[in-house]
Amino acid sequence: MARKTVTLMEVARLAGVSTATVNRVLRQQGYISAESRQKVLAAVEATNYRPNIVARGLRTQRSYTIGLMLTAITVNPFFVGVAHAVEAAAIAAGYRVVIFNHGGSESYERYGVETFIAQRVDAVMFCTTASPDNIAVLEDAGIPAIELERSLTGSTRSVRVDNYVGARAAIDHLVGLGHRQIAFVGGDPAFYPRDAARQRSVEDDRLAAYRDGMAAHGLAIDKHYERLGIYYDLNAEISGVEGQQHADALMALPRPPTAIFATCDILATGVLQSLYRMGKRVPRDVSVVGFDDTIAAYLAPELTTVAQPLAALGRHGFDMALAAIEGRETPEEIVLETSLVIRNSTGPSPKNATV
Amino acid sequence: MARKTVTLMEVARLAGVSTATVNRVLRQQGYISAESRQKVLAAVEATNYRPNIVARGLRTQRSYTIGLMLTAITVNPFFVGVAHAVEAAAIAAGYRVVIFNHGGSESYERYGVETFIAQRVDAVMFCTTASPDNIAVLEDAGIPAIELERSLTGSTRSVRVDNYVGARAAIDHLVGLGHRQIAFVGGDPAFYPRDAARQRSVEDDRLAAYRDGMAAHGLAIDKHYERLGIYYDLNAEISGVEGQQHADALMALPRPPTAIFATCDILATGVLQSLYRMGKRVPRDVSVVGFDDTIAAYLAPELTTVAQPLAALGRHGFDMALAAIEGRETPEEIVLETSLVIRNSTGPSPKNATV
DNA sequence: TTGTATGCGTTATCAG
DNA sequence: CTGATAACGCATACAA
Repeated sequence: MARKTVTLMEVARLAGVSTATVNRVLRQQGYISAESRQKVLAAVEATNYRPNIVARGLRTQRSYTIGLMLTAITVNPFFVGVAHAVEAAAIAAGYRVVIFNHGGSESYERYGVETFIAQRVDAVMFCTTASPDNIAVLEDAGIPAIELERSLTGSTRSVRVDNYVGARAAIDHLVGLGHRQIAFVGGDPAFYPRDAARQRSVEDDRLAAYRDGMAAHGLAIDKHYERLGIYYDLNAEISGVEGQQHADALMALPRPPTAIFATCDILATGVLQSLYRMGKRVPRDVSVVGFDDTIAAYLAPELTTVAQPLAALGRHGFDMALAAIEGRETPEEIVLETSLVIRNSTGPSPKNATV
Repeated sequence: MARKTVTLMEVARLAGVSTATVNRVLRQQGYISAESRQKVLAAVEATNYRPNIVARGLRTQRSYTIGLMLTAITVNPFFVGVAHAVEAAAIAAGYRVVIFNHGGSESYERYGVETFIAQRVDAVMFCTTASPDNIAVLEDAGIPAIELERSLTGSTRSVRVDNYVGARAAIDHLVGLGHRQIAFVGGDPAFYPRDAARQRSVEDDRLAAYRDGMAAHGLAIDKHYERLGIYYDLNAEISGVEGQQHADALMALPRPPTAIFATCDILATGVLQSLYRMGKRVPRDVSVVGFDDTIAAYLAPELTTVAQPLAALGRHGFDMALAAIEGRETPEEIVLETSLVIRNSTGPSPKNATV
């Protein structure tokens, strides 16, 4: 079975030319006579030759591979989307991507970084790093790094989304529907790191947008309406328990909210489960908005959510990586816009029904 | 920044020994004096040396990389689970995995296969192939292939699940709850390929289990209760519309079912959405069972489902790949057991409530 | 326009 | 126990 693998030299011999000529034809560079080209192409065809990328990588010192460091691809479909977007961009450019999930462990991420270096990946993209130190290790080895979604090191280029504007759109949407008692379920800024340059985190932005949005519409902010915690548990592979607990608590309030903004679809999932369990109808009794647009369309009811532009995130991230590899200029930071996707989980406030 | 990458030769020079000795220490083979070992280790430490896997691959003709060909990682979390399981097994064995999604396209899959060959991956795992011909291309190039979930070629080793037993467990569970009007929503055997050896497909097995299960319990099979189609649309990235349509049709029947078995969590998702839209409570009005255990725990209500043992699937698949690489013996086929995970979407039949 | 020759960093085969 | 040295397959500087 194991047919001996064909080399450039064999193709050259068969074509009656030198390896240099074969290579010139294959790489489409330099001058080649039409005749030589024909002979080479015929020989390639005949032998079913396929270039050995490993050998090429050794020679050119480029692996045409980029590493993608993810938090945990199984725990939030957001990472799946990122992986897919990056892969698409990479493949289109003739690159391959190798994925590593650190699962929140700094030391495991370090291990992943070491394997990336050993593989001589041309660049690494992080979404999100467990520790900025690991990015430093990479850069110390001369391998460029890009951060997606967050920007925890000062030195690295990054692509992220405008979380403030995105979250604000969710609030405005709910207020526009007549809601005045709007609760917030999100990540606690105390648990999540800040972007190095701005000294603000994704969580700061989303929470601030909520508070500012309420204030802008002249709505009181009830401290009980702010439920801060984590999005999901990286260890336990159990779903939106966090969201469930928050919603349980909110609905047990003397004056429960008529709308809940969860800053992650996974959290919203738990909110929906809690509401379902207590027999509430969405959006008749309570409206719910999520963030990310990952599993939103799969939920019942289909979830209104703030969508992150995954394809653009991956593409810009990859472009940055490529620019870094080739020593070209790029902006330090790209900030993308989110878009509000309105589905079936939001509707008029029940409080207005009596009007 | 770009610190020059350290080579074996530099380590050797610093340690005052030959490259052969350094290599012996690193690879832990052959006899080395304690003294040499110390010197080498010190030099490795001092230089922060990291082996170049590309060079090693060229020399050893092993890339320590395996290719994983998936259908479409974004369209069904099942593929995410498989990817994660394979990756975990591979990393534990010092391997890397490169993923490629063919999205249902035979020609794109072929392209992926070609890049796998160019990369000189040591083996490829398919879940699921778009065309057995592409597996042949690989084997023709001397690269072993393994099939996961389905076994479309006769020649390839495979790991799959016992779909018949799994589906049967779902039916038995529902019957045990008093249901007699049980509908089936699944893939149409006409649309899906058969396993080469058994001449039966995943869909044949699941449908047969439904029919046999009904018959075994003395229940009539209403042809209207069998809704066959596709699981999800590979092109449109829209969610369980298929499931929604099936459930809409089922509930519009003069005598609607009290339970629906959907042979894929994504399908069940659509079923749940349909039911939610028409104001039915699950499981009070209708019970629902899924298959796979992918997003089951994220749905409202949490979905009872037939779980596929993803970790085992990935591990056994990788073990087979490794055995093939190393020329060891393995079984031609491994059939794993599913397990029924009972959550909140199944309950007593409403028809029995009057008893 | 084409060919020759060298080296990328490792590993493995020899002698010693 | 250790050290030269020759590949692995490709890309390229330099000659012709």
